[in-house]
Amino acid sequence: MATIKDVAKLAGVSTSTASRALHDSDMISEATKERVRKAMEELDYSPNYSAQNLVNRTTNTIGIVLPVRESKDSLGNNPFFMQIIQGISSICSENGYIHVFFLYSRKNDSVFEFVKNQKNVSCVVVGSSYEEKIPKSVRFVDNDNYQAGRDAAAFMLEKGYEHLVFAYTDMNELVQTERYQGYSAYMQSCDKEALSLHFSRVNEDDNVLKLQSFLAEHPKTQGFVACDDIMAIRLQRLFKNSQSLKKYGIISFNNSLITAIANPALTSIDIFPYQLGEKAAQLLLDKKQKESHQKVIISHKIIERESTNND
Amino acid sequence: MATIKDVAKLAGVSTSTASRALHDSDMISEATKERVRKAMEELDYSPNYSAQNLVNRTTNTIGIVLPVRESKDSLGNNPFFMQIIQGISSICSENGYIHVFFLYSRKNDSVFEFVKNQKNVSCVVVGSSYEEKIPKSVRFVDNDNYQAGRDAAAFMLEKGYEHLVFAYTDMNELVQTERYQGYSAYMQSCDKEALSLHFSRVNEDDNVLKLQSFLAEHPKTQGFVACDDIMAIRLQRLFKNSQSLKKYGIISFNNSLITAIANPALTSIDIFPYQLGEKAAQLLLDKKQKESHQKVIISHKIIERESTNND
DNA sequence: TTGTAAGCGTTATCAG
DNA sequence: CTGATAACGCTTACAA
Repeated sequence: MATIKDVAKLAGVSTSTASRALHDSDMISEATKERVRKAMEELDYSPNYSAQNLVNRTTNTIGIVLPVRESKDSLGNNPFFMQIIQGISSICSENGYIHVFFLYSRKNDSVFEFVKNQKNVSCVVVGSSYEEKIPKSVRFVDNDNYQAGRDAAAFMLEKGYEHLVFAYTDMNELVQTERYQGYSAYMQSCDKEALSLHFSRVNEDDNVLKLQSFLAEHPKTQGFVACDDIMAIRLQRLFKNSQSLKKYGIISFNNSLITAIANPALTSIDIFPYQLGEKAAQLLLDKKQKESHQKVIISHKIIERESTNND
Repeated sequence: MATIKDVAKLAGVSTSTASRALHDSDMISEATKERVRKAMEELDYSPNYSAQNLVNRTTNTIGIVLPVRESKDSLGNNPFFMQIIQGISSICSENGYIHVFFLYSRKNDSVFEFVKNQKNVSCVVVGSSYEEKIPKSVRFVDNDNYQAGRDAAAFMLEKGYEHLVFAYTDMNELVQTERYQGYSAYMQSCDKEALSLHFSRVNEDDNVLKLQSFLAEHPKTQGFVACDDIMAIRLQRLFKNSQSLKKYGIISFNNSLITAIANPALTSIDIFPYQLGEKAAQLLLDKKQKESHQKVIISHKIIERESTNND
């Protein structure tokens, strides 16, 4: 409630001096600084950010746009986003930034339109996007999902799982598509068939049937590349429920906590979402390079666990 | 970049008229409104929030403080927080609020100190807190974790699991303590022993040993009340790894996606984090009741699944 | 229905 | 080293 004028008055100085003291400017003496600080203390002063931002022509604010999915839960159940937010947050607070996010709640398209309208907003997209008309100023931080897909396939083949299937839930999600394409390309480069199998996110009974009929048709199947860790857990459950005797290898993406405590523990490709967030925030704060239409790739890493012990 | 003055000039009106048009005030004619709107369009005008907030003496901003845990991952792996954020976000965007959060990164105590210092910041705490010196103005949104603990115990007993154990990881977390206390109170009210067993979040080998020696000592054990869903999944894994022949009942809290796809699917108490978030945001936006030190309780609900099929 | 002008809290320029 | 003073972009009495 107290303004810098009140502080100045109490300290017996001008507002400009008070302001300088606030910012620990070395244009003023330590003595007056101290006097001003005491006044601030006494008045329980805290600066008005709106006023500061107005005069400094900044916002000290960055936006995070999160995708909307069918179900309320899907975002929450994907640790990826929370970890990104943490990464962003850590960098922001290091730089005295407060940060804002809009949970994006309608159709996906209008995000960029919104961003374009806010001309003085710079934008970093975490993950890739189907969107075509992306403003030049937009930068990306992403994993190389295609390469990760290749790596997954290569790893499985090397482990001796010759006959693989890519298990996915939704090819409208670019991540899944890219991983599939990488997997597929690698398989083909080895003269192997790049099989894939779609599962429902909701109808488990249906999934059991799908799996059973697929395995009946493809009895040689040895291993699965799951589009993400939730899919992998689903697969494990399906195997149990369809009382399959055979032991299938599974590799998944994301390496969230559940892959470690799954049974058997899942081999998974860590994509370091926390680092994605950190990098995104750094780009956002780095005003200089606003113009360059660049793309930063965060590397991934295979974390090997029990689910690919081929014995 | 264009200001309201530019708009006014282009539209051939005064800034106040332009401002009124911006807010669709009915003090001015539809004709001039239209003219102003066209000018805005043409100039790609967007209002400066800092200036608006300064003059309106608002911030259009709410703060979210997230707890810090030992590991970077723990927040991300708890769907609870993301769902809360989504709930908050939905209400905020309905009310034209932008929202800000600080990921709180140091010791827990100074959160309230910070909030107190920002005198014009109103505060809602989601979940409870050990903190004693909480400002009067702070309101809470929480579950009744104690009652949920009671309900869990009651449910298990009713299902025929007579000998129960509460499995937890950290009694420094108030949620776990409260759930334990509810469980414990109910057990005692039934003249049963309220056993509990601590597990490590990291050392799985240690956990296997702990479980085995506990079960050796308490061979009658039939069921587990897990402090949360991650704990429950851990338990399932431990059972597998210790090759126990007996089938134990498990009930967990949180009802996140993984409880549904666990094997066997876990009976779990849903605590509706999304609603917690919504309610928190509503309280925050409701300036009127700032003074009342109130506490809103979001109810919980047992979602029954396979893990408590006692046959 | 519209315009004028004061002021929101802060910083920066410039003069002392 | 310090103090006036003019912005920053916007809203809102008050006046017309």
